[in-house]
Amino acid sequence: MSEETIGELSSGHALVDEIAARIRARIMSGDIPIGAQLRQAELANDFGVSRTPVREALRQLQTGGLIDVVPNRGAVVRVPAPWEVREAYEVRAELEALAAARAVSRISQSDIQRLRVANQDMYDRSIAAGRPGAERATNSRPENDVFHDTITTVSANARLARAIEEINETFPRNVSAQLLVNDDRHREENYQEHLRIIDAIERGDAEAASAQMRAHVIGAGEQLAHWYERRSSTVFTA
Amino acid sequence: MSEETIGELSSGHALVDEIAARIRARIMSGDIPIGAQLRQAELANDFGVSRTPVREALRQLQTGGLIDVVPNRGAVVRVPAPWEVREAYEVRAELEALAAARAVSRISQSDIQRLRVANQDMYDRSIAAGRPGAERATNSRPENDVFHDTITTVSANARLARAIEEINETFPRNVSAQLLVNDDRHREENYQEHLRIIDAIERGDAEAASAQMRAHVIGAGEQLAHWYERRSSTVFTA
DNA sequence: CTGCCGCTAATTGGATCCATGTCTGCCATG
DNA sequence: CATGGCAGACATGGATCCAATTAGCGGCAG
Repeated sequence: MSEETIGELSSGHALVDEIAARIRARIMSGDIPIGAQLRQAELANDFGVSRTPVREALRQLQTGGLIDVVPNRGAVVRVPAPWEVREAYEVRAELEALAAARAVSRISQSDIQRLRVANQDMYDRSIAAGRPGAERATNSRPENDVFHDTITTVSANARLARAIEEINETFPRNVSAQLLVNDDRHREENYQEHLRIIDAIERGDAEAASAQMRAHVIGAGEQLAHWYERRSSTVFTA
Repeated sequence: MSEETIGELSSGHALVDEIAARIRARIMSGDIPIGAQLRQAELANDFGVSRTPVREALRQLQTGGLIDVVPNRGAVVRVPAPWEVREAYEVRAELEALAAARAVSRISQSDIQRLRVANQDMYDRSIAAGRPGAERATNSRPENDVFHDTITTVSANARLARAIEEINETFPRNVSAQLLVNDDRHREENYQEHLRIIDAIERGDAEAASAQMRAHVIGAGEQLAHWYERRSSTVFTA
């Protein structure tokens, strides 16, 4: 949360998008925790810009649903209710199922290899991050994303990718990452389910691939919803 | 596009959202056509506010994908390419299929009645709007929306509703409305397909309801894509 | 006559200023 | 001693000001 001046920013695209991306990244990584207040002046100071672009960036995040903006009271990082998680993941399940089905007829052998590598990587890293002495345990999530992102990319539908992204961006990633690290059973299931999906895709079974994917995402959503349930019963604000 | 001062605006929620909604409405209704430039000063003048809230409103619409904002060159209403329409409607088809499936176990008898009435209403109005001497032919679309909105509402998943809405908001409504008015065959198909969906829902057949809905939305998307195809071959800018 | 160059006007984007609304803490009062 | 009201600080939201970039246009040279 310290000083973090923007080096080069006038690289063509709008400054606002840059700011929005940075704030989003902070929230996603857990650097700014859910429920935290976002003061415009502070953010502007951090980025070395005026409040104006920060305000517009916050608007963007608001429409994305990542933060709540109450008039004259400022913005807070949204704390999803467990039922919201389940709703969102039911939708995401359908979207990813479609992605998996579309991927079947478009995937290449090298893509399949990438999927297998990514899955193994994620598994190994999650275990490593759980061992005592791991410097920072938050960054195994990107490895997990590789799996889903690859399938989404292969499915070759930009609007589908965006719809999935919009849902994912509602929930900070570090939470899901922690689940993989801390919960042995969840990590194991995650790994095995990924394998089944890869197998189905490889053998060209669109029906199975989409069904497996749907079940997988629903399961992940259930885990995440559980986490938020447990969290809401604990009392803490920061 | 004339003067349109905002009456009461400090009704609690932010002015920016109000402005964004108004601009969106103008685009959706076709009042501001696709491809048109959106000058901040002009909009600010129309609404009787300064440029600041207009700018933030445009940001919101940008993240929604309704407009394109090029740095230092302003915003234009996005002109979807036909393939984008097909992509989007493939996604929407999946989402609405899910909505239909969920609706089956939750719908009430009165909801079903509402669906039938809405469908008949839309059919009649589309015909009426096509007759010579119809004052304004653009407003049969809301009647069509009632059908889909009802199913979405009954399906009782806020995130699903939002995902569908986000896709719909990418395409101005007056275009789809015109299709119903001008194309007899399309209007007839639309009516019949709605009927089949209602029947499937009423008899509790989730499988059929979702399949019918998927096919229906895909078909509508195809019609819309055709329209944009024909349009792009014609040369005009306004 | 055509193509290139520079200038000017217009428009966006960022910074600053000001008004409005909200929260905190103190103080008076029942 | 608790509660309600009041005042001040503080943060947001909108307006205004200023700089930067771009497009449009006219002149000039080849």
